[in-house]
Amino acid sequence: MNAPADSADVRRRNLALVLRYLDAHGPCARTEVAVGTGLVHATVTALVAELIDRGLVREAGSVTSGGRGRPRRLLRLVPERVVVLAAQVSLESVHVMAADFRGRVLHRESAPHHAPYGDPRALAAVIGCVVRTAEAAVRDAAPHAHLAQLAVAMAGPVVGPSQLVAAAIDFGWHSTDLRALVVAELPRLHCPVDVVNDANMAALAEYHALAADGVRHPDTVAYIKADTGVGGGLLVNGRVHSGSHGMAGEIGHLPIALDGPECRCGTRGCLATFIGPEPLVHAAGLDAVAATQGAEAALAELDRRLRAGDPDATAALGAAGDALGAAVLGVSGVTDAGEIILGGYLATWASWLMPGLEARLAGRRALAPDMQPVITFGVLGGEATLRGAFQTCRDALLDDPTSVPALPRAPVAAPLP
Amino acid sequence: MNAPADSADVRRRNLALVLRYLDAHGPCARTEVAVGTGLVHATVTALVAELIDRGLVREAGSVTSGGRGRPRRLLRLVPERVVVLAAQVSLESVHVMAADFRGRVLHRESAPHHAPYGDPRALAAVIGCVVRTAEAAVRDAAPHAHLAQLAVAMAGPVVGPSQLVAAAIDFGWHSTDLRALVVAELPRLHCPVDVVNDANMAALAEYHALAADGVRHPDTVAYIKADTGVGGGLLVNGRVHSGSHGMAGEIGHLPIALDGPECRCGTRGCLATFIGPEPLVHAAGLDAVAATQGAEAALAELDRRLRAGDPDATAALGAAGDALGAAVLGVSGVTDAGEIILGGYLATWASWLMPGLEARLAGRRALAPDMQPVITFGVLGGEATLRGAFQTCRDALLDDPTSVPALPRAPVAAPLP
DNA sequence: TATTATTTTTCGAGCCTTGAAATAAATAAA
DNA sequence: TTTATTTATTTCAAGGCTCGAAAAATAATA
Repeated sequence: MNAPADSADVRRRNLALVLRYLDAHGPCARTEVAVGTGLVHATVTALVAELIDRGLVREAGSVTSGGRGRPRRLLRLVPERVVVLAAQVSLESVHVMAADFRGRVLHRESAPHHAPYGDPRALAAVIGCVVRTAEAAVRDAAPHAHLAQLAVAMAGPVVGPSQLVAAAIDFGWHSTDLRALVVAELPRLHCPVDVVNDANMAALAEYHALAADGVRHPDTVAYIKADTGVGGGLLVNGRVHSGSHGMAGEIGHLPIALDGPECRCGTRGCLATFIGPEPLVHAAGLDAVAATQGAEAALAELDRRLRAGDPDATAALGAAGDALGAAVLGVSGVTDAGEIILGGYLATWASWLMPGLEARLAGRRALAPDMQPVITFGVLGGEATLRGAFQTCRDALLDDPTSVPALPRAPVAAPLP
Repeated sequence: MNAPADSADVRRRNLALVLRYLDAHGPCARTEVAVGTGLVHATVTALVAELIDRGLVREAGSVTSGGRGRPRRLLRLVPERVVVLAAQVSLESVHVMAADFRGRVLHRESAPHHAPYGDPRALAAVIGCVVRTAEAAVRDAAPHAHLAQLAVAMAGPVVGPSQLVAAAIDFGWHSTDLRALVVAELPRLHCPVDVVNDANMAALAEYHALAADGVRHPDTVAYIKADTGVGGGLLVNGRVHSGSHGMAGEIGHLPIALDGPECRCGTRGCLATFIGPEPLVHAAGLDAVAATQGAEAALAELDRRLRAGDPDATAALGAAGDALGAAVLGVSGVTDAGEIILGGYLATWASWLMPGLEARLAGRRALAPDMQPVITFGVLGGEATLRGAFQTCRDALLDDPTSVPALPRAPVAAPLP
């Protein structure tokens, strides 16, 4: 916001404009790009030439269009020119995915980690190891691709430009510079590394997945998910809004009942105490299962009972739907999100949640039908976070195509003496 | 986001950069501007020359700085070059304020209106009339000033770029193009007209007022106010975030109690049912006063009783503080606002509200002290909305100084033949 | 009076977009 | 077969912008 602008910025922006157009509208000719972007033919020629230089675009045949005239020379994106690495850190393991510009997965790599509680250095070493393996595989499979970025998605608030992980409770960290640790582990990786929040990435991924399915998103979209915990994200114009402490969308602790149950967070009546996994398991009468076989098994059993029509399980989800409805009202009231995407088991169990949710919203809908958010459901499941990390790298590239270097020119034959 | 960029954009942005620097750092020389902005001396010379052409900046004397060398020629903003009109529409009257670029008030004008319920045209006529009078006064007082913008603050959600007033319940409007109506009333007003939301403007004003007092704001700030109703606003990087339907920050209907009292909005347990004027008056046992003397008198009586130490009134505010605490947790959880500004009687009665509010936040603060929002209090009272409307005009000008035309050049004497 | 230090302006170079004109490559008409 | 027409793309000069270096302006000091 406070740096001078110069002609390089203009160029960057217009290159991005052309690249985005080609990405969104598939192969097309320069004329179409000119009309679609509002740039002049001459400029499009120059911009396309630069994108071709950088290997991001290629000419792909001519097509004669409707009768006579010079045929159009189609321009095609070259997705394989760029590879990005998306990593996800969970409590037990590290997953890495390598994908090209279009999201085609080139390689997956994962490893369990046994990093001790409170030791980010150990975890960074594991991340480094998995990334190195994945990178080697990519180098083999696509030796000419440009490795653009590594994004590491992490469960915990990531603060501002420094990307410090403020407080990863489950990992026992506090104000950790995970990015620096990972960079130190990967001295030979010559690309930017970014640490991002996992729930925010899931939000971003579902947003784009729905857009690919033809959903037109409003400018403000919220995402709420529940699986091992309750979290979310907030998107403004398709970009993550992470807030002052990187905690935007952390709505698990939205208070919806002044005198509700106590919560680990230090207050009471939080959304998580109504729709989190433990409360749901408890309300469905499955505490014993959880105690003997673990939380995951209890959720699986809850799923079975729901599908079998068990009344306790159904009632538990009904009450959760009501609470979720209050959260939807809260989120949409504060942020005016025009759409709220539900993910995790909120999507899986939509049929059991929606009656309660709709009942809570019904009164408001009747008064202001146009103002209420549309409820949609995530489609990516457990893949969401990794896909989101990929997407954030892709956005960075679409914003600044000049980050991709020019291809080595074929050497011109020297004139004979 | 999707228009081509060209060198005019570069110029606009760098002009804005210089103008902002001069605005923030007071009179200073070109060299200082160059260092402060990161622009090169030559460019600063050119940019300043243009700002002088447009009458926004003037040279104001030389100052010899520390010994020898050519003295610095100080540059000063010319606040009186630009005048903006800020209007506020309430249920009973229309207020207009004319102010120069620095916020010095040149004129105030107001008139009661008796526009019938559901008749925006009648109200637009009154607005037009008041604005015309104010404009005439300004033309008299400052004939050379450039009239940059008229901003009309309105109680109701203002949607997107079309600025339609979606639903002004108290006025009985629905999807009204107030801007078009006002423009039609003012055919001789040759400046942009904008319709904006009143609570958002109050938020913007308090934000800038606190910044002027030296408060450093985090990137996300929320504003909650209560007077005749409960409303608010959301600011991201000092700009209003108005959301998908222009309703962002409409937190009066944030649900904080699943089984709370029914609310006009069609659901139950909304924040407004705890901290709105009617509930407070009721809780303090002042229903009779409200019934006989009206709501305003009841609030005045409540104020008296609070200051007299009346236990019922104190208890009512204590409970409201608790509810407000839940709202603060909700807002900061969803948006991760690093600061929450309280306005209206929430600021006036801060001493009675804070104990309950702090108690509600206490548990959370203990666990994550760095993550909790700072609570501040608005200082502008009833002036907030008008000041905010002024501020939004000022921001528009600081973003694009080229909107101010060049001063007429003093005619150069023609060379004799 | 000559020198030095500091600020400001001037000037040419290098990018960038633009609009007009030229070129390329096909079909339709003669 | 040759010529005109149509459409797509490139070339080229012009104008705007910032930048770096050199020149000019201006006051204090030797």
